[in-house]
Amino acid sequence: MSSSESVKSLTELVQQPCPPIETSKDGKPPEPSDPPASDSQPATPLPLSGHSALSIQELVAMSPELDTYGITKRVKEVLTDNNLGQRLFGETILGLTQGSVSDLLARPKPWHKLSLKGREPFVRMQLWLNDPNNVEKLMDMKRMEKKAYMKRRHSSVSDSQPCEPPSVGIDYSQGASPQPQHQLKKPRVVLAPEEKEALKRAYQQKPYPSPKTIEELATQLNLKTSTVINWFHNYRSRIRRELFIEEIQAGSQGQAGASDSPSARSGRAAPSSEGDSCDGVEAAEGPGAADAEESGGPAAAAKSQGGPAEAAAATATEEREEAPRPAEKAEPPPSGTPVPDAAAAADEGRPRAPPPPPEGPADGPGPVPNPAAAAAAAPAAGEDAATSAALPGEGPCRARDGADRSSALPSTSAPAAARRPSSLQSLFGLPEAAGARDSRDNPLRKKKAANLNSIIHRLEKAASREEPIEWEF
DNA sequence: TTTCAGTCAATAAT
DNA sequence: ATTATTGACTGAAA
Repeated sequence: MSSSESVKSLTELVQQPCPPIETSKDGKPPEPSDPPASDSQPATPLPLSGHSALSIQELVAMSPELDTYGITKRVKEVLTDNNLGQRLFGETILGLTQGSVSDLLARPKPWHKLSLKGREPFVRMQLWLNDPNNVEKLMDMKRMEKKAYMKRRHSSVSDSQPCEPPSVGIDYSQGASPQPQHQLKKPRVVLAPEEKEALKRAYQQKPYPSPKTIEELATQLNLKTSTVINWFHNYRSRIRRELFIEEIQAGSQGQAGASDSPSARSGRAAPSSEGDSCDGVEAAEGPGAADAEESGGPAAAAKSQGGPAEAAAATATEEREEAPRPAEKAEPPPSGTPVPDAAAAADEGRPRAPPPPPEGPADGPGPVPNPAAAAAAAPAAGEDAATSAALPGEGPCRARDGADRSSALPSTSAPAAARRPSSLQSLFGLPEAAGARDSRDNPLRKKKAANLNSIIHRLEKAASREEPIEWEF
C-alpha cells in the first residue's frame, strides 16, 4: 500500500547514489579519507522532501533477490572499461578497502547466503550500476584525487602546503629516529609453504580440531596458537566460499547442460594449492567415492594400526590423532628455520598406508594431480563416525537451495525481480536491460559469450580511443 | 565458549 | 600502480 509511496522516493534517491558517508551511527568512521573534502559535487541534489534519508540498510532490507554474480561481473566490466580502480570504487562507492573489493568482485557469494550486512555492498553496486552518471562521477573523483596528489607531491611553488602540518601527534620521523614507538606494528605473520601444507593436511583430517590438537599443531609448527586458530577459521570459510562459486557456476549451467561434463569445478578452484588439499571437501560432492577420505583412518591407523574398528572408536571417543612421534624438534631457532620437519611432523598423520605423498619440501610446481589418489586409495571401511565428525555441517551442496529465501519461490535469480509487484523493481531493475537478467535459459554459454565480448569490447575501446582520459597535469 | 561472516590492511603478484 | 591473497580483528549468533 503505502509502501509504493516510499519506494517512489527511493527511486529518486537512486539518483544520488554515492553517499559514502554512511551517516550513521555505526561505529566506524566510514572512510578515513578526506573528511574535509571540498568537493565540487554538491552531493545533495536531493530534491526530496526531507525525511527519508533511507539508509541503504533499508534498501537492503527490501531489496529483491539480486544476482550477485551478475552484478559483480558488470561492475568489473565497467571498471575495467573505464580504467577505474578497485580502490577508488571501493572507497568511494562501497566504503570498503581495495582488498575487500577485490575479494567481493572475484568471489561473490550467492545472495541467499549473505547476511544483511553482506548484502549491502551488492545493493550499493546495483545502485551504482543504475546510476547513469556513475562512471562520470568516479572519473571526477579520480581526477580530483590525482590533482591533490600532484599538488602535494611537488608542492614546489607557492602554496604553503595546505594540509601539511601534521599538527598533532603524528610525528614525521622521516629519515631519522628509527625508534618509532616500540614498533607497535605487528610484523604480520606469513606462513611458510610447508606450514600451510601441514595445516591443510591437518584440516583434512580434522576440519574442526580440538583445542588440544590446535595446541599441538602450534607447537609442532612453532606458531602461535592464535595463528593456528585463525588459520583454521580462515581456511574453513575460504573453502566454503569456493564451494559457493562452484555452486553458482554449476547451477547456471545446470541441467540442460549437455555439453561438457568435465569436472566442472576444478577450473581454478583451489587457489593456493593446486588441487591437493581440498579434495576432502570437494570430494563431498561426489557420489560414491566421496566418503573415502577418512580422516581419522590413517591417523588412527598410524598410531594404533591395529583394528580399524578400534581406531574409529578411538577417534569418535575423543580425538587423539596426532602421533606420538618423537619429534623432539629440539628447540629450533624461533624464527629462522621454518622447520623442515614441521611438514614431516604433521605429515605424520597419514603417511604410511596410502600413496606416498609425493610432495616434499620442494615439490615442484608440477601440476601433478595426485590428490585423487589419496581419496581413491582409501578403503572406505567404516569410519563414518570419524568422517561425519570431520565433515562440517552442511556438507554436500545439494540439499540447500530450496531453503531460505524469504520471499516466494523464485527458483533462482532472475524471476524474483520480475514478479515483484512493487516498484522496487525500478530501483533495482536493470536500466539497460541488455538482456542481462533473463538468463535462465542457457546461462553458461551466455556467460562465456559475455566474457569474450567484454574482452573484445575492451580491446576495441583501447584501440580506438587510447586513453583520452585525463592527462592533464 | 566457539564459529562464522565481513573486513581490514600488509604484502605478494602482476 | 593495480589487483590478489591472506592473517588478524570485530561483532553477532548459537
